[in-house]
Amino acid sequence: MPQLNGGGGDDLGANDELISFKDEGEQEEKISENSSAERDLADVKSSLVNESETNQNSSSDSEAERRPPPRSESFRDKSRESLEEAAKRQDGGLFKGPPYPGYPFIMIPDLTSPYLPNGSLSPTARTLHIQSGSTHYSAYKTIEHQIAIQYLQMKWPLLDVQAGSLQSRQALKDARSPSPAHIVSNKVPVVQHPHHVHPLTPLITYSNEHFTPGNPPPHLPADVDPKTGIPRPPHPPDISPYYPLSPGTVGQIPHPLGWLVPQQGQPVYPITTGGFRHPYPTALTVNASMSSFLSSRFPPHMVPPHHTLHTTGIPHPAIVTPTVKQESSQSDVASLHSSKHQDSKKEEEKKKPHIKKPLNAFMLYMKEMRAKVVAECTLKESAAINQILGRRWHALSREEQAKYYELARKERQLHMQLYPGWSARDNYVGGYGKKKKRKRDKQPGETNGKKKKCVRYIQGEGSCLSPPSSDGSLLDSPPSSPNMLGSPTRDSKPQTEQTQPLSLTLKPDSLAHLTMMPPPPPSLLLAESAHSKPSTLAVSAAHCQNGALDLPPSTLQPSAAPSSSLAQPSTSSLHSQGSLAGTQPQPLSLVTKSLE
DNA sequence: TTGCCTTTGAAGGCT
DNA sequence: AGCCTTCAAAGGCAA
Repeated sequence: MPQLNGGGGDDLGANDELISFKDEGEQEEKISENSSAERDLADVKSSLVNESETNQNSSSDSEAERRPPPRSESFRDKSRESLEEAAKRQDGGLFKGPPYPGYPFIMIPDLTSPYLPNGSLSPTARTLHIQSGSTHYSAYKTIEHQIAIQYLQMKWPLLDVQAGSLQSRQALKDARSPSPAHIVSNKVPVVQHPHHVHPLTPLITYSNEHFTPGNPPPHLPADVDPKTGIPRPPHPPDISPYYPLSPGTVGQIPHPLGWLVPQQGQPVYPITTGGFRHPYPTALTVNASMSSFLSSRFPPHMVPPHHTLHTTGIPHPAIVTPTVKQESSQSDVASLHSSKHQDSKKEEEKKKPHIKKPLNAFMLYMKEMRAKVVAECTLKESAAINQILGRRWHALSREEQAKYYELARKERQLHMQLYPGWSARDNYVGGYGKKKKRKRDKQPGETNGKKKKCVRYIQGEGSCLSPPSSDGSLLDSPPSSPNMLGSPTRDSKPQTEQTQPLSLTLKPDSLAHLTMMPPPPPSLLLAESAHSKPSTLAVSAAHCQNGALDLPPSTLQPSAAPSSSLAQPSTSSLHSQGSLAGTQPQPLSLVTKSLE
């Protein structure tokens, strides 16, 4: 079982994830007994290592374009040698210590210069390159490391990790005296994004709009820095690899999560290039990004007066300033109350900033893939897009999903580290920061009586016929049996649950039909679903992006080739489904679920 | 202006 | 333990 924490025992992953990883662990146990199984696992790991490369095949062209081509092995060896040499010279024990001796994130610091005020790199020059086969990559082929690489790649698809590796080390060396030299030298870029969020930064959960200048949370244990005597937050060994930045780089470094990136229409946050003095320098020593992360997430009321030196003003996504976002919807109601009540309410709200939940694996996936789907499908309705993404999610291979699960797990870990006392319950309606009161009285599988109107992409409308091999399509990563398919969650779930997204689109009568006869092709099911209720989401989703290929794999029937005009898969699609069905016949899970 | 739609996963509460 | 509910993101749309 891959333990990112090096067996720290603080695996904060969900149970299902634990189960999943347990499964992997079990696999490993079996591996010891079975050499072939070992090879399989090795393949899996290898696939993770070469994730970016393989993704080029499974991803859309747009994404493939962002990703650099595979590097030659000789180059890897060469870089590795140089890297190790450099590490010996400059590490100075700074990065020593497993389990992430050569963690790629070390290279992040150097990438921050573009964000500096004086780093007036032209937009064209801001082209990041991530070398999937970085030297560290080769040197440390652990699952965790690979995931981290993927993490980086997802955040900075254009980031040149390799090129920045040594520079970053040098930057770390000169941390206390951040000179424009190393700043300018680095070629890291800021990828502007139309939506203020990098399309390939799944962890950019948080937007700058809720910028809340502040300082590290008081709840963090006051670990005192022996040198400065300044209290500092603990250095979570689990997250440190992600923010191994030196104090000097603090404030200059874009947060790995991406919310630090300057965005359109928004000024770059004031970053002091000349010696950023952070209230918690030691914490920053561990991780500049982390420090920025911490220092920017907390509202003024949580910030000690003398800790206002932080000028980075980097907001964390997870924190939403109540007055900005959460309070607007209730302003009217609040006006009805007495001013006293208002004041008390405001004060209370100020005291409890809205901390958003960390994104789960699917949400991370959605953030990353949404833009792509929108581009492919000319769809903007989130509901329809989410359906598509849901299908694609199910179509993702185990490795691909594992990547997101791991990211989500780290998100939760980081979130927990930052907000030890936070509970998801805090965001529930009735507590603070309620944006809206949800009225979800609908029964599972049926609407709440309200017409679904958010679908605009219907048959003959829009164009979602993108190449069949885009991410997660069946063609690329055919989800096979539940064992292979794999999200950790689904490993522990009944097979029928995988069809839930589709099942929910079917009315009871439609399901009744299913129980009476062999299930029709997915496209037909969708068609029936579309006829049985006003919503056209199902149809639209089926049409978008490869039509039937977007259907959950479990709905594919070995003998039922999609033939409906509503969804006409390409030749390759048919072939893909046929091969899939032939090799991985799926039970009538849909019928099973409906019977249940 | 507000909440719903839609997806999956996480988490807390309840039985 | 299992079930239920809510929230997380996203943007269009109805009320």
